[in-house]
Amino acid sequence: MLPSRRRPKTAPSTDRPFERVWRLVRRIPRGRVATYGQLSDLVGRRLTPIGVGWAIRAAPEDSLPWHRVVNGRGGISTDNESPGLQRALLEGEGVRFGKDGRIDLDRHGWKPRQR
DNA sequence: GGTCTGACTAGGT
DNA sequence: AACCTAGCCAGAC
Repeated sequence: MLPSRRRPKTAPSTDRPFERVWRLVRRIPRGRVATYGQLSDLVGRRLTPIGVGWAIRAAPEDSLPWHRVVNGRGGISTDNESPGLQRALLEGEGVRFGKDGRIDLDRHGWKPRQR
């Protein structure tokens, strides 16, 4: 790590936390889901889980499979924005929801192979 | 530059 | 199981 005094003020865009989150989200395969906390860990906690949500919302529309990101209990956190949409998109990929409206993360959770 | 804001989470009651 | 709370931190203004 460079001493902070010598680090460029603006990191290259590929290293910015938002970009890192976006790249990760694009790696989530169809029919699998990741959680905000998991993505936060994967970016080295440079964003908190709530920051991850913000990063995803800030992405250009239709640039990410944003619907594959759910909260840590397998629940949908976007129903204030677009009620029912995320669940419908996931069901369209074969993701099953329990009676409680939650996804079984053991069954559908994304387990990145590397990085 | 300080302040505010979340598509969250873990831990407590 | 259903609340409550503090903590988290990059970006917007």
